[in-house]
Amino acid sequence: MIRIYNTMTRTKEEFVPLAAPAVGMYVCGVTVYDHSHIGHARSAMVFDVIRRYLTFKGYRVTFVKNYTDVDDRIIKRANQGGVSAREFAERFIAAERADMAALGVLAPDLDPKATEHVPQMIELIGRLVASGHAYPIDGDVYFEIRRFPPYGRLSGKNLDELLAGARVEVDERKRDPRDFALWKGAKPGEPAWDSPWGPGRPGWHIECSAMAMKYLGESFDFHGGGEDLIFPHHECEIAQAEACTIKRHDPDALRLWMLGTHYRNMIEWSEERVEEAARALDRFARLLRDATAVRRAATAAALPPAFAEFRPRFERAMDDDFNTPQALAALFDLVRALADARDRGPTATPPSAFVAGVDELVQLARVLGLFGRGAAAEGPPAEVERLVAARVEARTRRDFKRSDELRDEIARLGWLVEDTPAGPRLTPKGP
RNA sequence: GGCGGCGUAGCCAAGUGGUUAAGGCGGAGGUCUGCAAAACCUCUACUCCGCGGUUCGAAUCCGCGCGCCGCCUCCA
Repeated sequence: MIRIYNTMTRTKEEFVPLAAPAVGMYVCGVTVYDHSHIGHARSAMVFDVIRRYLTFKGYRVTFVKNYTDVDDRIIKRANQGGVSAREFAERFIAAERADMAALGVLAPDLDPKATEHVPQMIELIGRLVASGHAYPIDGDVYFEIRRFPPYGRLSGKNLDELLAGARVEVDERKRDPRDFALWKGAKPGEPAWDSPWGPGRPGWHIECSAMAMKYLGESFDFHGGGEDLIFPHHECEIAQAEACTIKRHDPDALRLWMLGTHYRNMIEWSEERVEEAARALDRFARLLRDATAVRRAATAAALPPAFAEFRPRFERAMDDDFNTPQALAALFDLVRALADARDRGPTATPPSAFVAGVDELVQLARVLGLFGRGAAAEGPPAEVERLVAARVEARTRRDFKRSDELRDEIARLGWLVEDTPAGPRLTPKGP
């Protein structure tokens, strides 16, 4: 049984899909007016892991994530750059897709754009106007929060509190300063669509609702993002933590770092934390690499008892509101057990059993989105191979001076050579 | 000011009423090794910000205090 924290009730509740095994997830996507930053990356990875885990548990997940491709900032920046809002948005949509792919985030099943769903939004706004929850004024349409008592419940605030300290821009036409625009009448030079209230464009909040309803029906299982899940966002020096920061790091290291903190907790950006994660990742990587030869020689047998306790631990952790730190702890313990088995040799643990254990590790790690690209191991260039062979020969002669020179030379070519009982081991050195 | 969250080892971080308080990084010692690296083994919080209280029993619940932080601005 999976238990998940529900923002509305502020408790963990049993997850009961509305139409099992189908599960609908809707995630509020980005407003594409700039590159992704580390905050987007975390949010995306968290949902990615939730999606992967639900799939692992046998659910058929439909994952929808929208693009908000019309908004004040997009229009403003597009105008500054002398391009159309559409062209401007498309550019950042492409960038966002590339960033997410680089992070190992699975692509959504559907990624609708706001601009392609204006008719649905108009229809939804029309319904809200008809039901008295919204009112048009001078080409704008506002949502009247007083007509919707639960407003604010999600964030745990009441209406008066919202008004108290806030400096809300006064717009005399609005019935209440806190009412927000569902439809914005067009100003000159802005993209516009025809509507019963005149030409204009959708305001915030409405697009998610419209697209979610279209693709997942009126009710669905998950709604993630800034609105329904109060995800903490690290304040991290965002200026420095944009796309370049993301690209500078190993995506698996970033993921390991992020999953080391529970998703509902705040996390502070730190270069050092990511480097620590990269070191931890090495333990996995080395084990996996050492296992490749064994895997070629033996096929997996049934999982031996020594490696069987980790999956239940992993699942127990993930079932409990996606407790990735606990799940990772189980994985690290599995790594240790496997490394120990490797060191003890094939007498203590038959190759087939070892391979079964490694497969188990890989399977579970992939549920967290780790090692998705299979570590992309490129072989060393012939020159390096030649030097390594020469070094082996020097060592058999016990010519350690020459041996160390060769090691330095190999290092200059970007490879780390280590001596193991089974012979030299080559590792490409990071940038 | 209002609302919400947090304070666990040197650092990061789980655990939220009851066996020896996960895991990672770092550190110490050991095994292995020509050296090194890696790996493995052992150790590294008798204690969970402070003070009271509830309880047979609390890091976990309640109150107060101290210290951080987020939100209340179209940043998802």
